[in-house]
Amino acid sequence: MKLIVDRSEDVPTAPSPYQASCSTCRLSSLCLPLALEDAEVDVLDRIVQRSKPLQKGQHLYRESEHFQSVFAVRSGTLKAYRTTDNGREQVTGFYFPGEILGMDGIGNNRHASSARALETAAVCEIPFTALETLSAKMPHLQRHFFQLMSREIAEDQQLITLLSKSSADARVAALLVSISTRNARRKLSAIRFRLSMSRVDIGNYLGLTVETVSRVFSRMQKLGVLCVENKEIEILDRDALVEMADA
Amino acid sequence: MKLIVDRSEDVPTAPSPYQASCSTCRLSSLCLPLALEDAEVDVLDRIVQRSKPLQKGQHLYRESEHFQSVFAVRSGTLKAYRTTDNGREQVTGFYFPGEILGMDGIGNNRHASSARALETAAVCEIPFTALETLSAKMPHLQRHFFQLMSREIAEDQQLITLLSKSSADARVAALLVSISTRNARRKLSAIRFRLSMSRVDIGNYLGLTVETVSRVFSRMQKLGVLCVENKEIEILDRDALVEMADA
DNA sequence: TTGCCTTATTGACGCAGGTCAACGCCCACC
DNA sequence: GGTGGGCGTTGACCTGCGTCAATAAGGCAA
Repeated sequence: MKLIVDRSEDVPTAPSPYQASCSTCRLSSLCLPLALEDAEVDVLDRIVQRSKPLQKGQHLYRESEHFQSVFAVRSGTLKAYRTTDNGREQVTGFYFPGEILGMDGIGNNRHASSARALETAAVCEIPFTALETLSAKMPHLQRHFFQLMSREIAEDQQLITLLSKSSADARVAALLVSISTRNARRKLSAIRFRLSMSRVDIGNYLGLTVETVSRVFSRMQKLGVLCVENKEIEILDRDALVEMADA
Repeated sequence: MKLIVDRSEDVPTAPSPYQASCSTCRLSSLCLPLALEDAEVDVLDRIVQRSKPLQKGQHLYRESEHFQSVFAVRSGTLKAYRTTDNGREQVTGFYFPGEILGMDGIGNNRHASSARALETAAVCEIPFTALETLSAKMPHLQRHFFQLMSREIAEDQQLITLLSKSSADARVAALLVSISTRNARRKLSAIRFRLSMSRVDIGNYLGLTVETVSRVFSRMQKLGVLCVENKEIEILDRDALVEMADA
């Protein structure tokens, strides 16, 4: 008889070692708890599940899988993507700590996209039915979640505009500005950062080929706007970059 | 003393002559009331405001205006669009009867896009705070509204994919298939319809120039896939069209 | 009806970005 | 510390769509 068993999968709702609670999370001011009272955060906290980190390349969920939860990024980066009927892939978004993903699955109870980790990443899982129940009781939470979804719509519309109207330079510039701004929100450097995604992913997201992305980087470096060293980016002239983003 | 006054603006919540109620609306099976009990529909009905139709070209709301309501299309077609920093316009969607627009304004309490009528159109106005209050009380409504927003996200992602990966032919084909499908939902002909939007709007929406749209139409006609006569479209080979949409 | 103005079609041409190919670099894994 | 494979860069060439321009076809007012 086996006396010592691996119980790591047995108690999913028990407090996990990965993180204590929303109330102590340094991302709480960006994430779902934003705009909630302390007491409300504690209630929310009870439905949030924290599990072991994802390894680079590992999937969080896959397109057309049954939808159960939305997820908040705790650390690392994820990309969301969908596969077209003819087998090509379209990256629909990159998700950084404090951001919520998976909301596209609510509509039809199955995920409309897949999500995979671009590097080791930790997420909080928020079971959607529990979130709904809670939302009905906590107006702040309901409102905030409506707002999060609305912002996702507005951001997608911005990407639509970018893809529809902008040059390769403008697209890359816009992505860099976006990452820079989101870094600033998380109190990280807005001018110096490491791109967690490959050139292929960038190109795919922006509707460009790898070659074009690479050429744009080189061009911007030559112009003194950027310093590119592999995945390390330094923005030398943010104003110029913003300028380029809507050219 | 003025004895006879114009009271047309005085009683906005009173039953208007434009339409009796959600319960008698033939679009109720596509629109917000979907998935609600009869009693619930009556409650929803009380917050919905029906006003006089919009004339062609008239705005329903404008970008960056204070957000107060979402809208359901009762008749006619509207387009939503945003203006980029450099002054160009991007059409982000066309809205047909039974569809909801304005959800992109929830996130920041101001409209993220403008909406204008492409032809005479009637809409139902749904004040958002009232909808929120009601949602907290009616789980079906809350869920349905979450689903509507989620679907808008998923549809935007599809458009992103289209713009990012597809040829001019595929884009136009995809739009026609979409309109055809949405017509079928409303029990209208899926193969013969009138385009309410101009070629300019189509091009703008699809990230193409008018000339390209026109050429694609001509080409499809030559191939026997479509019959185009001005704004009248007849789909002769729907399978071929679907095929083209993901090429 | 006529005339004007907006919208659509068609053709000729140019260019941004895709495609193909070669090569260099980084890092993981023996 | 060598080596193989993925990732990134660069160059040469090609093409689909944009641009510009001219013309046609509706639609609406008078």
